[in-house]
Amino acid sequence: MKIATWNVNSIRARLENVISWLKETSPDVACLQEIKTVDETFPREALEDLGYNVAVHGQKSYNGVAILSKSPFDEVTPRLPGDDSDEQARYLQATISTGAGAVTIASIYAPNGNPVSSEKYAYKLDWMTRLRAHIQDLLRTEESFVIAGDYNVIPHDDDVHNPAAWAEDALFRPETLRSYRAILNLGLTDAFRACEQASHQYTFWDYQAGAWPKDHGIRIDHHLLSPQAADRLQASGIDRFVRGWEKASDHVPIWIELDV
DNA sequence: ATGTCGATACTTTATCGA
Repeated sequence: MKIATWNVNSIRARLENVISWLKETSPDVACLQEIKTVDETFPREALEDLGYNVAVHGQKSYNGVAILSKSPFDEVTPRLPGDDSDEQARYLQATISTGAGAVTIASIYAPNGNPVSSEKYAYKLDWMTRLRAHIQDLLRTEESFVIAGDYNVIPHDDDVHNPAAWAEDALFRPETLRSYRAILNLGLTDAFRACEQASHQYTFWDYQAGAWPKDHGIRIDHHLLSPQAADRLQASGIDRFVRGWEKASDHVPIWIELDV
């Protein structure tokens, strides 16, 4: 089962690219982030026509997440638990049956958090604490799950072209990395890093300052796997080629292959 | 040295978020 995740930076602006990518790479499941539209205006039919079931948790203008799956959903649950007053659409969870049992997959869009001096950074850290608590609950099931999406976290120095340039950024602050490690330390596996040792493998290049042609990127889109899912991990890769397309998102898809 | 893109609205340009 191939499970991909891609921050598309507006599904309506990116629909032609998304369709081309789905046709070319044919993931079984695609987690999408920053769809930037409400459920009613999500281009559901165009994706159903490609053979996908569609689950959407949208929001006007900002955020919004979705999951596409060739297999039907057994269960779909929006919203990250822990704060009923949180209106931002950043979490969507679905369970899908496979030959090896059920697998739960979440599409997440963690807060960016910049600038660090603002309330946005406090929200980012709080959201990550809520994610950790929710994952702790999921671990009690002792089943396969995959938390895939834009974590807005640069895990290590070798996941960024110039670490010094990002030292003050919310994506690379020590408090951010500490919070991310606290999630990993529950016993999760960074799937890409478990499969690929090469450094400087990026999933995001800023639109500005020629970041893409100069390969000044960062690795911020990740699949974190439960122990049961990690046991079934076969491969992981980054679909870097879509960054060179016309009307590209600033992120590219990253995928894993699970033996289920 | 410079440099982007997408959504929105009292819209055709400014503002916000990333």
